[in-house]
Amino acid sequence: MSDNARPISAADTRTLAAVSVETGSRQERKQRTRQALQDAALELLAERGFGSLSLREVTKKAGIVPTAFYRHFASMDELGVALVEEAMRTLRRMIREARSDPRTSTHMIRASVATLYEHVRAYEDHFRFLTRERYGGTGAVQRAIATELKLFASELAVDLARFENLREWSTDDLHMMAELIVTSMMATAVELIEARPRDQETDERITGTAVKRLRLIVFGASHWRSES
Amino acid sequence: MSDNARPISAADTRTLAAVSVETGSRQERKQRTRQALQDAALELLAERGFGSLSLREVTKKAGIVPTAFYRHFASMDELGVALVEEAMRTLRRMIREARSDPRTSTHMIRASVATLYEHVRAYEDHFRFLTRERYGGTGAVQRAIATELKLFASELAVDLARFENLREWSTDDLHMMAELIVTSMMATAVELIEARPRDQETDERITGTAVKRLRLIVFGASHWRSES
DNA sequence: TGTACATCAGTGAACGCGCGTTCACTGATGTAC
DNA sequence: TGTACATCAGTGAACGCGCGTTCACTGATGTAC
Repeated sequence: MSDNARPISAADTRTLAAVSVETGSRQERKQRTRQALQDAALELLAERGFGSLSLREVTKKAGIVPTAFYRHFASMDELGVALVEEAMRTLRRMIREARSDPRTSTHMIRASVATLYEHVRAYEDHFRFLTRERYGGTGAVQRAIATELKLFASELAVDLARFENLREWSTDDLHMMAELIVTSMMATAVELIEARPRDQETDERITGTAVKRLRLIVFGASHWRSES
Repeated sequence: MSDNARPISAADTRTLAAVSVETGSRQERKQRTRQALQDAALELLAERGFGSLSLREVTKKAGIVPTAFYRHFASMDELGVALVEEAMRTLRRMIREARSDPRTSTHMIRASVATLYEHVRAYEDHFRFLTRERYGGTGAVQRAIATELKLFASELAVDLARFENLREWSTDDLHMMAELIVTSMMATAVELIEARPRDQETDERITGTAVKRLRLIVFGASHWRSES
């Protein structure tokens, strides 16, 4: 090799890390195992709820011995909290992207559904976790998800207030509408995750319905006069 | 006693049954134990998902020995199916009641929300089970609930087709709208179950929002022209 | 650069516990005569 | 009505298993000099 004498650099180490799992600093390796535990749990969650997952099952899937679990989390509950945070990061990234370019409502709806679609397909495990534990979960996990979705709805209500057609709506009514939109979007996420068969046609039918549903809410609302 | 000589009749037996649990025919007792198992499971489901319930836990709460469970169900899964059927009966009874008196849409919405409210409060365990397992459950239970809700949406679509304002809507669009209404109603049920604090004011806020939400969908829709 | 020591992610044996399920049983209820 | 037998909901002992958690350990990585 021509670069035989070149000293080993940090760049080489990073390249090696992509090939073998046995590289990196102790800190990096620990982080990798921690992520492996979270990934294992998310995979197992495709079948059952978080509440019926066992510590031994998760460590087995992650490829470590049960007792090593405690080097990363004090309990399964703590792992649950880490999963909520991880999935929430995905959700927030999606929301930021959807909010980033303000357009006319027609294009905004299409663009929002497209963004949702891409994120659900790219992070299916995260969305399945969120929709599953939103109603089926235990205390802390369930509440964390509900809080985050409420926050999202509040941000959305602010966006809605900017629309010409919704100028006269009260804050409460905008909130109600925003929550309806969020609920619809979550329902669309569930439909995409449960989609059978898994083909383009089914996906298009689901996203098509999602767009119509949102149009019904947003356009319908702009023509409707509340009794207040 | 004056009626000392009166022979023991079936009516006496029924009266006694209301006082002591140790009465009734063998068949009646068996049925009562079976119901006790279902009730015990429903109570435990207030805290956690059905998937994390144990057979021993349920029998303990029901007041029988674990092995007696098999006199009533072949497995916990079979108990789950029985719970779906029981909760579904409550849901169908509610739907029948809500559909029974057709009026103008304003009154219909108010009446429907009132019916939902009363049923949720009267059968909280059933609705918690349905909303919890709708997304969080395992295969059979989850699918049974989804099927039933789809059926409800189809019936609702037929009702919607009768409205003057929705005459021109396509079958698909009416279906979409009906599913949106069902999703909204289920969301309202969850809000009622999770309502804190538990007072009249909170309940009125929730049902008030539910009414507005449905009006937004139904009235909004009637003024909206689809692109189709 | 080389050596001596500290750190700590992962190991493996062991524990007591609740689990689902089997089995032979008990004794009250139901049925046939 | 009384007797003899059948049925079967509920019992209690026992099983092997996977569970969460403890503990002393190993050996590679990191640090100080």
